[in-house]
Parts: sequence; C-alpha cells; structure tokens
Amino acid sequence: MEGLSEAVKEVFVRLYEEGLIYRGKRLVNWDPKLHTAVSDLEVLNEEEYGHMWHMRYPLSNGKGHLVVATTRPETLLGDCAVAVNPHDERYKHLIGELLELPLTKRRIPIIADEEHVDPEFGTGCVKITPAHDFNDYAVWQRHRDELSISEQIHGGLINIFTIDAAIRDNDEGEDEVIPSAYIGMDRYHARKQMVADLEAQGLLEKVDDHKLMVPRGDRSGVVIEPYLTDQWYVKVGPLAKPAIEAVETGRIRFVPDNWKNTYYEWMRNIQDWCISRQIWWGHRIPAWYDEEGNVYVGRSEAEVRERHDLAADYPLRQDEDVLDTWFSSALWPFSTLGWPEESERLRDFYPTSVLVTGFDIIFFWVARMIMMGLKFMDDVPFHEVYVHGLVRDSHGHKMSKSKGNVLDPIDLIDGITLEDLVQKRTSGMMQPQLANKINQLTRKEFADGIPSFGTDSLRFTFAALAATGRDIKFDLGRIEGYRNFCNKLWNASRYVMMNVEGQDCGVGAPTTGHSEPVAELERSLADRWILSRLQKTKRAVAEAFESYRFDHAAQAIYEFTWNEYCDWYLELCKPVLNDDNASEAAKRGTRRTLVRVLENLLRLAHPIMPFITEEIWQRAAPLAGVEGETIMNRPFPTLRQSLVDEAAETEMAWVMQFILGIRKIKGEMNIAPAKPVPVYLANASDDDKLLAQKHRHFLDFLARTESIEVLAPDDHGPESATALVGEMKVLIPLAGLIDKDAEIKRLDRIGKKLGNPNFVDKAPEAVVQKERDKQAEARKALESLQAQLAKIKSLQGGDPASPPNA
RNA sequence: AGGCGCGUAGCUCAGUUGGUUAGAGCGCUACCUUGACAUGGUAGAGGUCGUUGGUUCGACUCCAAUCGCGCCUACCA
Repeated sequence: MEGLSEAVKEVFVRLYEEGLIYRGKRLVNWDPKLHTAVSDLEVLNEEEYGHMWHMRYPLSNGKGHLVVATTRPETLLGDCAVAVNPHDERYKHLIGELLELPLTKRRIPIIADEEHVDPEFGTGCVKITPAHDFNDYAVWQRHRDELSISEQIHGGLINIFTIDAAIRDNDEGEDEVIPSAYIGMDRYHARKQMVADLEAQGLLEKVDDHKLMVPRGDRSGVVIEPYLTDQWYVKVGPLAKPAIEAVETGRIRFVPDNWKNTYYEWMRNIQDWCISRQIWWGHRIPAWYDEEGNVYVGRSEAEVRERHDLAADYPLRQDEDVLDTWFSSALWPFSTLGWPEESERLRDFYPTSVLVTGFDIIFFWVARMIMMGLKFMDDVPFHEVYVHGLVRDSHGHKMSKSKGNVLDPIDLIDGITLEDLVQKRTSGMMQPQLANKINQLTRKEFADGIPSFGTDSLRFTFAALAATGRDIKFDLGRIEGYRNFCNKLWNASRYVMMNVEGQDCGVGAPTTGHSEPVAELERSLADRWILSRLQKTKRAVAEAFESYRFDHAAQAIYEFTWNEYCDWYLELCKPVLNDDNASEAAKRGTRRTLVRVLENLLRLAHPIMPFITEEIWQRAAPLAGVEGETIMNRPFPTLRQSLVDEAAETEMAWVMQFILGIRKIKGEMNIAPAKPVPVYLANASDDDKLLAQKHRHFLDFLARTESIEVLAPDDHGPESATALVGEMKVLIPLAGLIDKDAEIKRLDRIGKKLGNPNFVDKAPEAVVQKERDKQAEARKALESLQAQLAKIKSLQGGDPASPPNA
C-alpha cells in the first residue's frame, strides 16, 4: 500500500537523522540458502548431536603444541589467534608465543582473554575465528591492537566463506590466505576434508560426541552462519527505554500479567536490530550511494539530490536491500490510519484498546509496535495486550507440517475423510521420508476421518479452552461436546418456537426496545426463577469477558442453557402450557418468558457462537418483541436488577431438591421413572406444606408423584426410602416401590424350577443353592411387603391435616 | 545457566481474596425409542488435588524443599 510505504520511508529517514539508524560492517546471522541477513529473532536454536574435534596447533618454537577443541573444525581457516585464560597455570608462560596454524601457511599468536576463556571447559584453549563467531568477534575487538602489531601474522578478520557458505577463493592481491586445496568446497565437505587432512598429519588428537545448540533459519531450516557484511541497524536502546516504562507504569497491561516479565527480560537486554534484508520483496531502503560510496538517506531520490545539492546527472544508485518485514509491521498501529498525515481516523482510533496475539509474537511485533508508537505518536499503540495460548495437537505437540499433526480448522468445520486427510498431511513435504510415518499415525488417530463439527462448535471450543496462561491441547472430545451443545440450543429453540409461534406471548407488535405486555399476564415460580438466573448469567458472562476469561464466559453460557434453561425451565413450562385448566394469563406469562429468555440468551452467546444464534434470532426476535435486521446490531444483554429474584431462587431450589430426591430414590430402587409413587412428608414445616401444595403440578409432572401426604409430627411413616429437602424428609414407602405381582410371579418361577427333579438332580449344587437363596429372599420381600401394605392402609385411614390428594 | 508455566477423576480441563461433602465435558455403568433433542433423558461409579515438610482452628489454594514435564531467553569454544 502506497500510504504504508510513505510511513516506512518517513520513519526510516527520521530515525536515520537522529542517529538511531546506522549502517555498518558487522557480523550478522547469514542464511546461506536465502542469501540474506536475518535478525536474532529469526534464528531458532535447537539442540543437536555433533562432535567436538580436538586439534593440535604446533608451537612455532618447535616445543610441542596446544590442543584446541572445536565443534566447527573448518573455521580453522579463519583463525587469528588462540586464546587462553591469563590465570591458567598450564598456559600462562605461553602467552605471546606463536602457533603454526595447521593446513595453512599462517602463524597466529597465543593471547590471554579472561572474559571468554573458561579454563575448566575443554582444553582451556580457544581458537579465535572473529569473522565467523560472535564471541570470537568480541575477543578480536578487545585485542585488535596486539593482533595487528606483528608483520608476521594476518591482521585478523578473515572471511572464509562465500554467500553460499562454501570456502571462498583468495581475493586479488591476497597471498593465499585460503589454501587452494579447499577452495570451492561446501562448508561440510570442507570440514570432512580438513579433518581427514589433520588426521593424516597427526594433528587430530581425538573426536568426542557432543551435544550442541545449532542455529537454524526459521524459514530455510539451514544452519545460520555468522557472516561479515554491511547491514543497516536500528539502535534500539533509546527506543526500548520508554517502551519498558510504558509497561512498568501500567499504561500498557499484559493479560495474563506474567508476560510482562518476558517482555522486560528481552527489552532490557535488547541488541541492535539488523533491518536490512537481501531479498527481492519488501520496502526498499531509502538510501542512495554515489560512486565514491557516500551514503544519502532521504524520502526520495529527488529529495536527496535537493538536500545535498547534487546535480541531476550526478550518478546515484539506490540501496538494493529491503527492510525486515517487521520494520513496517512495527508501524502498523498508525501507518494504517494514514500517518504521517494527521488524519481524522488517526485521531479517532489511535491508540486502540487491546491487541490480541500469541506469545511468540511479543518480541517480533508487540515490543516493536510499542517502541515505534511511543517514538512517533508519542503515545502507546494499545492499552492491553491479551496473550493467548498456542493450539497444540492432542498430545501437546506443536503443530507442524513436518510432524504431520496439523489440524486445519476448515477440516474441523466441514469434516474430512481419512484419505483426504492423509493426502493433505503427506503432500508437498520438505522431508518426504516422513510421509509413511505420518500416514500411519494419521490412520491410527483418525480412523474414520474427522466429522463435520461446524463453525460455532469450533469457536465455542476455543473459547471454552482459552484458560489464560495455558496452551490448548486440541481434543476432539471437547469439540464434539460443544457440537452437541449447539444442537441442544437448536432443539430447545425448536421447542420454544413450537409453543410460541402463532400464540399470544403478551408482547404485542415488535418495537425497537422493551415491549410492554399488552394483556394481563402472570409469571409462575419457574418464570421468575429463570429470569433471575438469566440476570446472574449475564453478570457472570460480562465479568468473564471483562477479564478475558473466555473459558468462564463459555462455561456460564453452557451451564445456564443446558442445566437451567433446558433441563429445568423447558420441562417446567410443560405443565403450564399443556394444562387446559391453566389461566390464559399464566400461559401468556410463560410463553413470554420462554421466548424472551431465549432472545436474551442468543445475544449473550452470539459472540461465541455467531451463526446459530443469528439463525434462531431471526425467528425468535419478533416473537420476543424485538425488532432489528440482525442480532449483530443488537446490544449485548445487560443485567436487569429488577428481575433478580432471590425468593424465587430459594423456592425453586426447594422444588428442585424435592424432585431430585424422588428421582434419586427411583434410580437407586430401580423403579421406572414414569411410575407414579405415593409420597409422605415427615418433619414438614409450614413453609414446606405450603410449597408442596403450591407447586404440586410441578412435582407431579417432573417427579411423577401419585399422591403427597403430610405425616403428623410424631409419625415416622412406613418403612421407606427417604430424601432430605432441607429439614423435611421425603418418604417413598418401599411397598409402593415393589411390584407385588411381579414379585409373586418371580417366586412362582423359582418354585417351579426347584420343583423340577431334573434341575435339582442334574444342575451343579452351587447353582441349585443360588436358586434356593433367591427363593428365600423373594419370600422375605413379599412378607415385608404385606406388612407394609397393612401399615399404609391404616395410615391412609385418617390424617385430616394432610393436604387433599389431587 | 537464567526466566516463566504446568502436574486435580481413565482423558481434556475449571477451581475466584484459604472455609462444610473438590466441579464440568468426554469416556464408563444401569435404566429409558416420554411429545424440542438418542448429537438425547434419568440415576450412578470414579479423585489421599505430583511428593515431603511448614504456617493455620482449617490448605487444591499460602510458604519451603523435592520429583516429573513443557516453553522462552542466553550460551560453553
């Protein structure tokens, strides 16, 4: 974009003029495959297995040799010295002596460097190759005077490589610094050859296995070579200082907070940033050279000529290099808004409120945006940085093409067959030899391919898994669960529509805001309860979003929808809506609540499941009295304090406990849930009695109670299974639970079996005994049944205080 | 080497400033083709919260040590 280009040039020129951009010949990370310099951040260090070669460097005085250990024997060609620690008693006396550098005709001195040489490590002698090692370069800088004194030795800084990291030829007039035998060899070929040659000359003492960190280019994957070239740099120190302060003072806040430590750590140890790249795409560096090598920096060639008073025909050549992509990215927060022009958009939208990103981008981008923003806008680019985790595979491994464990979101949304998935994962690979393994692993993990889960399921899953400060192990089980949740919401909506469409929901014609009831309506306990729960869910979701806890938001929505709205409220609607005796006002109240809670819920869930909510909302909104073309333009639901109803919640908790108690007994006693049972209440308070009567229709419907009787204070009732509702005991007489006829039948069957001589004689004794035991058990059960029946009968005879049976 | 984080049910994860009996989903067991939903319903089993010690009336939570794992940064030639 032209505008961005202007911004880049402007920034470059201003920084250059302030001395914060400079050009220099220094060691850079060189990618020999891409032929470009890369920044420290683009180099990945990984531990690999290699060797440590111990090489003998003979002393020029003929009195023996020193042994130097190295992981890179080929760099011997560029050695300018061997360093020892000045306090190392073994070598102290040799400092200043000369060594015959093997395979070359050069001599190099033994120097003392306390900082770099650890006497404990290796042999205590370090070969110094200043043009191909960052530490050695530092040593060279410290000793450059003493190294260039002697005529006998090379001044140092010998570059031995071409841009392909092959051994270079000697330059013109150079007296065979590079031995002709190795010229043109690739670095690894040269290594092999030189090690062989050293060995042949008896100069290789030993080779050890050695683990080392190998720097590789994050794009090319090849080993990065420290290489001496001219590059452009940003002097970052002065920019970093205010950027650190911005976080220290809280003008920028990291979420989670810990990431500020990572940020500080890097910013406080920041190195100058190499921004020039030898590639053909990117922003051209706005610098021009004349034939004498003078540099002119400016916004354009014309500006350069004018400023420096250069004639139109004075030959100028623009720098071939381009800028690191992150240089222009660093300007993004303001360059996209029209900077350097003082546009209206820039005024309105800078700074923004939040940047959402992964931790791997904090150095690359976040830190640099902060630095540039403060420098050129005099303000932070954003106030909060939300750092989310990385999505990993189900085993916690980082997804990568070479591992073949990449899950493409589109495949989770639309689904993919096993064959297509295998094909996708094994095609176009950098290392085709891995294809077979990937093939096998994929077939094992996704034997049936991946089913289609849909966009909303995926989005909801990511929200639900987005706990702060934690990476996400992507688990198909989770997305499946949330796919089911989407389905649940869909089905619940169908039910609501079924009961509400074409019916009077008490909202009249849709208006833009809160429609008021047009007819009398009455809210049941369930209605008041769900409205109250909705308000609390709104609060929970709002708080969760506020604090970037998307997992909590998703959970609150999930629980409200499934466990409260579907499991309870939809069920509690049924006895009202299906009851011919229920008043029209009550039905209207329930319908209205049903659809308006749904409409609120849809808006609440919309940010996390945009498609399904929109689809349902289109139908539900008019019924709820809400107007609008799309849910996207409706406000996010806010808490309505007037609908919070603690009394309803307490009362409803009583009803739920009552129902759950009875269901639990039925479950444990293996009674069919649909079987109506008689229920007795012991130790019931006046409130309990009242509630039992008031909500009898709910209890009958959801717990399938046949009758509910209140026992006198001193009556413990028949032998029963019990459940507690507060202080009150809910009793289901065992007699009512056991099917007497079935029991008698069972007894008959056993009796027949035992009466059969064939069975008793021929079956193993153990089996026969088992039947006898069963028989005894069944008899006992029947007897106690009879006793209980008698007791119940006497009980039902009189208790005038109990509420009437329905 | 330094820094950050993790270890809670078979699996993937919550657990808010320390407070009764530690939760969810998936999986598992039993029962249920009830009328929004079997991509479902009801009920249930399953955890000495990595280990040890300490603070406290009380610790998954705070402190110390230790084991295991992951990541980041720097680096030993």
